[in-house]
Amino acid sequence: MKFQSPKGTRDFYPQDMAWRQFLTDAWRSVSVRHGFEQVDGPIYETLDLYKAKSGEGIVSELFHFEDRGGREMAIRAEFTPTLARMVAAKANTLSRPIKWFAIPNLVRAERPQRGRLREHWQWNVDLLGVDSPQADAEVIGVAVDFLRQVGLTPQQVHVKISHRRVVRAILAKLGVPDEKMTEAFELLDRRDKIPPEQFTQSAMSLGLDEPRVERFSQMCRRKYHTGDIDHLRRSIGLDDSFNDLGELDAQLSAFGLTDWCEYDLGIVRGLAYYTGTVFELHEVSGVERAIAGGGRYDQLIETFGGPAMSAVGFGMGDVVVTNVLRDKGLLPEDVAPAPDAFVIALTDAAQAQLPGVVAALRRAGRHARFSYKAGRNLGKLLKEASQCRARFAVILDDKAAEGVCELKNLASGEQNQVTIEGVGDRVGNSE
RNA sequence: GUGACUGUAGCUCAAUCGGUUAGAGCAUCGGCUUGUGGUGCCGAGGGUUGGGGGUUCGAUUCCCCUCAGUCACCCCA
Repeated sequence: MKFQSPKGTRDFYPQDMAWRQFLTDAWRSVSVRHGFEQVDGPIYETLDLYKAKSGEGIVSELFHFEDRGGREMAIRAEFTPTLARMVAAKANTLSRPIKWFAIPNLVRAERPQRGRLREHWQWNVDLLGVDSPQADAEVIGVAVDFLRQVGLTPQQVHVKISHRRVVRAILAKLGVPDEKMTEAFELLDRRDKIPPEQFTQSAMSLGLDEPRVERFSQMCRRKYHTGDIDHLRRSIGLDDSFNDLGELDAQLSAFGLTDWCEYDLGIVRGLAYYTGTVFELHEVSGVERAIAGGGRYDQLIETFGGPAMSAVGFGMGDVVVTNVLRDKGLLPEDVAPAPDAFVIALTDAAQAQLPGVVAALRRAGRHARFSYKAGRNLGKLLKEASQCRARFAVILDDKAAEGVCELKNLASGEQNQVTIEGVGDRVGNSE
């Protein structure tokens, strides 16, 4: 093959495109009914914008280039910097709260692997300007509503919730000094990727003695039900100073989300900018990577030159969620638009009339198709009609000259003689 | 960017130890039964075996490079 699609990218042939459209439509409709408005930005930004959020290290992960004026630019690998820039620029005129969603395509210059390609489409949902944990719960509720809409259940997918400041407090109480805190979070994140001995050794180097290493290990592996915050409080010896976790718990209950959610203090999220709640959506067997991830980032808008503004949001990529739905047998087939009518001509005279009939159907807003084959074999033409999933076959024969045709319902097999004039209505009404 | 494994028709796979013209099913396209449905019969197209180089009388098969895929690392959109 002379040319192929670039590494880690996908071509969307009609079937693939129909699925992508179906998925993004689901994201859009869920967002809209939760009161979010769609936004978008440029597909590339100045490289500095990404450095501002993530530091120099991000550069090697980005596709970047110099424009003709010598400016360093990068194609977007995430949407949050663009969002933060947009909010900061108009912070004074935007009414609060700001509830935005976006469905950008993003690229990263990484080696592809399962659930992680170089280009993907990502649903971003962000709620800015609300300090209360009600916002955290509402945003989680958006993600859960999507899961429900595509047919997933609380038995299949969990929302794992943690809290940066709570975990930090626990670690401090265990005796991790401030300067080792980042290291401790990294260890927490890597706990399942490294052998137990190495975990223990690393934990001890944080200044923990053996019983405390054990408590650390237990803390990051144990799960707690949502809707019962006192249990978590007692279990980890948390005092009352973290009321917002209690408030979050109350809101998760109030929104009816506790079946889907659990506390998992092992959830870290790599991004340093999260300030409070962090969460990830995982398929329970753990064979796929996280379906979505997000959290609270109350300082980011300031970082981008805006006013102090609290914010909470998440991102969900198309690749993992599609994998999960395929694993579960929940990928719907035939999501491409099906024709309302397939028009068939059985005589030369009828064939001359066919374009007019098709055109009239289309003017009436119907999805109408016909055969490009020369044959007059009705069986074959009906086969073609059913193969393209048409709901009706409109059969024109020698009675067509009198304005009459046969209308066949391809699902039921029922067939009636109707006027050609009335076909558009008949085909439109019977959904 | 590092490492491991893999690459034969649109898809799923054959081809003995390195041996003649690389095969099959499905899919696609065409024809047949002269007006009622996906699974009937007949036929056709489709491949520089991912690409390039090497070893050999001879390479789908062995070696090297490269491209792509898969998985892991790094990192986590």
